[in-house]
Amino acid sequence: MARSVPPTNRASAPEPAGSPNDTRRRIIEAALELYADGGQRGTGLTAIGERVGISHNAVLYHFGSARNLLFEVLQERQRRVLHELGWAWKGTPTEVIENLPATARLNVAKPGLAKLFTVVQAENLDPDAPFHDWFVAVRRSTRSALRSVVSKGMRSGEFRPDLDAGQVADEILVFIAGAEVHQFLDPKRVDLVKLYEGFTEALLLRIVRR
Amino acid sequence: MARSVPPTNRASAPEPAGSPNDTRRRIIEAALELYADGGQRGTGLTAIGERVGISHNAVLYHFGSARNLLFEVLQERQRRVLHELGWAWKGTPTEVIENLPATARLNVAKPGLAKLFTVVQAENLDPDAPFHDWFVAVRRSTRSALRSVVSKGMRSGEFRPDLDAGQVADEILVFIAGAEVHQFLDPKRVDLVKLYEGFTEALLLRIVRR
DNA sequence: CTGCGCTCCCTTACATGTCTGTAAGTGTTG
DNA sequence: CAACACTTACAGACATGTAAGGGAGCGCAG
Repeated sequence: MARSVPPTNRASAPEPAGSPNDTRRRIIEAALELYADGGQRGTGLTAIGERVGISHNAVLYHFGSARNLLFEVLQERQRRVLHELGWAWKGTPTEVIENLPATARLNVAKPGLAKLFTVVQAENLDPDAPFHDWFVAVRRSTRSALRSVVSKGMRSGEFRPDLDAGQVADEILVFIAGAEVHQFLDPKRVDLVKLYEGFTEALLLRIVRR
Repeated sequence: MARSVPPTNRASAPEPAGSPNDTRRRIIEAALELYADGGQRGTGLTAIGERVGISHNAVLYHFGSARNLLFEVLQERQRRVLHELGWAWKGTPTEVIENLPATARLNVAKPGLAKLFTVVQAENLDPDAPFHDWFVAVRRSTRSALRSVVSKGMRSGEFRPDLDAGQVADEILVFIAGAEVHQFLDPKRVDLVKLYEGFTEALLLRIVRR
């Protein structure tokens, strides 16, 4: 252990505004926004520090490396999305599918969370990219959850028994990824919520047992 | 005009391998691949020149600026896709929709063309990004073409008359964008052609007059 | 309660690499 | 000799990261 260790959470109590972890949180907040706008390669530690009012070395002090910071930012994003959208996964399979537009409403309300994911993911499509494996793992995990939901619906009789659950899961994933791209590219012309509602409606028509 | 002007095509005859435009073409070829892998920010002129066997300044000599080169590369990509896929847009509206999986087959056969677009587009989602407007224009143009096809199908009686042609066009665009992301992220697990075929089938079921 | 030192958080200074771009020079060819 | 297609040399931004130092707050010995 040659490097000085970044500060760890010492208290689990709610932290006051001036606590040691406050800077850390403010850095993550700033990085969340800046990475969403500029991507990993378009955002420097200097810019992140500037937004917080510190030098880029202070950022390094807290996170050790730029890559580390981005990793923590990505994890924080996942935590927030889960926090906001966890409820949408509860309920019957039909309800879960019906709740898909909640993702759209979150993306419209807090575009940064989705944009960060979309932009950084695109920078890591290459197998050699630093976070490629992370994004693949996230994709597989989400796909697995969706497939479980569909399978459960098939077993319970809510959905048609002749579906390919994996295929349905893929279709949903593909739609979500594509919708985000178009929303951010041309938000004035793309009504994300309407798009989600149309997709959900058509999907339910196809998969619900009639 | 203070800057030296890059060489222009002098002959419209097929160019021999040693002609002045040969280097230019080889640069575009190399850039096509490298930008697809690394994106605009991950790919330097030095790397492009290296692949061709020249210095980065020779690249600048031919294209004036890095931005210019990328612009030409994007245009070249569009030309190639049009060349490969133009036929798929001919025929009746139903046939055009049925031909969507041809895009998937092209993406599988020549992943670079699609990957370039996906990766660079994601780097230009921000309104301030240098090519943002170009990608928006391409999106709108494609959307418009798709909407025309759907409208034509509605008028001709092939498709249901109560469709929202713009909405259908959006759904197709969203699917294409999303499918590319997932294909490049996890090609081993994503069967792009099957995905396209499933999507096309479901779409036709929904929009064809029964 | 004083003052000493330790740790934490941050700073400046510096090293190093990469990227775009300018300027000037060189060899080849007609 | 003039244009072309390069080259080397160099400049300026910006990126990450290392090293060293400084000040504020504390804990504790005297």
